[in-house]
Amino acid sequence: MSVTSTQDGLKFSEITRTAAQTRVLDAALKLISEHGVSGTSLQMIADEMGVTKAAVYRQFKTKDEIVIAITEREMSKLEDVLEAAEAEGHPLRARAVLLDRMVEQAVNRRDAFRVPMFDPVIIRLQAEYEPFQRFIERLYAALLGTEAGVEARLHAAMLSSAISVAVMHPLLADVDGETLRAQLKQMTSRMLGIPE
Amino acid sequence: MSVTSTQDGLKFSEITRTAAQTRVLDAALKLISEHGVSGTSLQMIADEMGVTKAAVYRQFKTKDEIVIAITEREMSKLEDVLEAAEAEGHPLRARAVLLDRMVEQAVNRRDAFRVPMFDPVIIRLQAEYEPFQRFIERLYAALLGTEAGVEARLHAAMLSSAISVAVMHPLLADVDGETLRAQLKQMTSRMLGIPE
DNA sequence: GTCTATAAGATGATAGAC
DNA sequence: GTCTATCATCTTATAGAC
Repeated sequence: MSVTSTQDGLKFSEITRTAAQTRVLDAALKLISEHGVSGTSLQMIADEMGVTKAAVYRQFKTKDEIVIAITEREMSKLEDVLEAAEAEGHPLRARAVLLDRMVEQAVNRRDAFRVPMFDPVIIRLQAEYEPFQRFIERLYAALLGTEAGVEARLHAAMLSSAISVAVMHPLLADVDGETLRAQLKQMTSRMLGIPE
Repeated sequence: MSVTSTQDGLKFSEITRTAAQTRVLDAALKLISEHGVSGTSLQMIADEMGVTKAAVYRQFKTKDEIVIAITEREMSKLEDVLEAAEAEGHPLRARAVLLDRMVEQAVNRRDAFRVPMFDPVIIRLQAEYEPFQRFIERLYAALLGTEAGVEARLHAAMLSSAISVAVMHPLLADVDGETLRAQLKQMTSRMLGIPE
C-alpha cells in the first residue's frame, strides 16, 4: 500500500473532487461496504458504474488512491462533527456533542459509517498515513473527555465501536432510523452517566 | 462461495480435524485476523506454514472449506459458552453467564474473537449456511434474556459487538488482559442494570 | 504429506485510438 | 471521458511424482 497524498496539509473537507471522481468514490464505497476493500476489484467498480476499468483509472491512478480518497471523504464528515464538538470549549460538553453527532452520522449513513473502522486494509492505512493518524488522535482526545484512566479509554472504545456496529447489526435491521437514533443516544448517555 | 458441509447435523464441537488440518486452520486464522478473508491467499497460508500450496489443498479442497472450518471452530468455542449459559435455566441468569463467558473468550483470544463477526465474507457465509444461521439465532435468543422490544435488541447488539471490538481497540492495546476483563465485566453489567 | 509443474481465469495497471 | 487491447502478475485449483 503506497501512502502518498497530493493534498497534504489540507483539512479533509477542503479536498475537492470532480463529478467523475465522486461517481467513482460512490460506486467504490457501496461495494466496499458490502465486500470489503480486498473483496472489491476495479472491475467490480467499473461494472457498478457501467464503464470500463480504463475509465476508472482516468480518475484515480491506483486502487490505493481510491481507498485513500474514500477514507478522506468519510473522515471529512466526521471532521465537521469533531469541529462542532471542539468548539464547545468545555471537554465534557465537547464529548457529549461529539457522541450525539456521531450517532446522527451513523444512523443517517448506516451502511457506510462502519467501513473505515473495521476494514483491515483501511485500519492499516490509518496506522501508516500521517493525516489519518493525526485525525484519529484528535477524535480520541475528544472522545476521552477529561478522564485519562483505563476506564475512560474503555468507555471511549466501547462507545465509538458500539455506535458504528449497532446501526448495522442484524438484530436491529428492521428498526427505523428515528427509533434507533433515540435509543442509541439514551444508551450512550447512560454508559457515561450523563443525565438523560 | 459454495456452501456445503460434509458434517451436517453435528454440534460444532463434535467436528474432528487432523493435526495437519489444525495447522492449516491456525495459520489461516492468524492471517485472516490481520488481512481479512479476501486479503488472505492460499499462497500466504502456505508460506506461513512453510509448505507449498499443494500441501494445503491436500487438507482442504477449497479456500471456502478453510473459511467454513475456521468459522465452525470459532463457533464451537462460543457453543460451549452458550451451552453453559442455557444450562442456567433462568433466562436472566443465562444472559449474565453468557456475557461473562463471552468476555473471557474475547479477552483470552483478543486477535481471533472478532474475525467471525466483522469479515464481510464470513458475514455472508453466516447468512447463507444453515448451521451457522441456527447457531446465531440461538446465541441471540440467549443474549436477549427475557425482553423482546427494541431496547433489548439494542442492548444485545451493542454488548456483543462492543465486547468484540473493545478487546482489539487501539485505545486499549496496552491494557493487560486482567484489567480489561474486569473493566468489561463491569461495563456489561452496568449497561444491563445488573448489580455489580 | 509433501513436492514440481501447470492450467484457466482474475487482478492491478498501461498504451493509444476516438 | 471513454473505449479496445494488452501486460505481468497473482489467484484458485489440479495432476502426478516421491
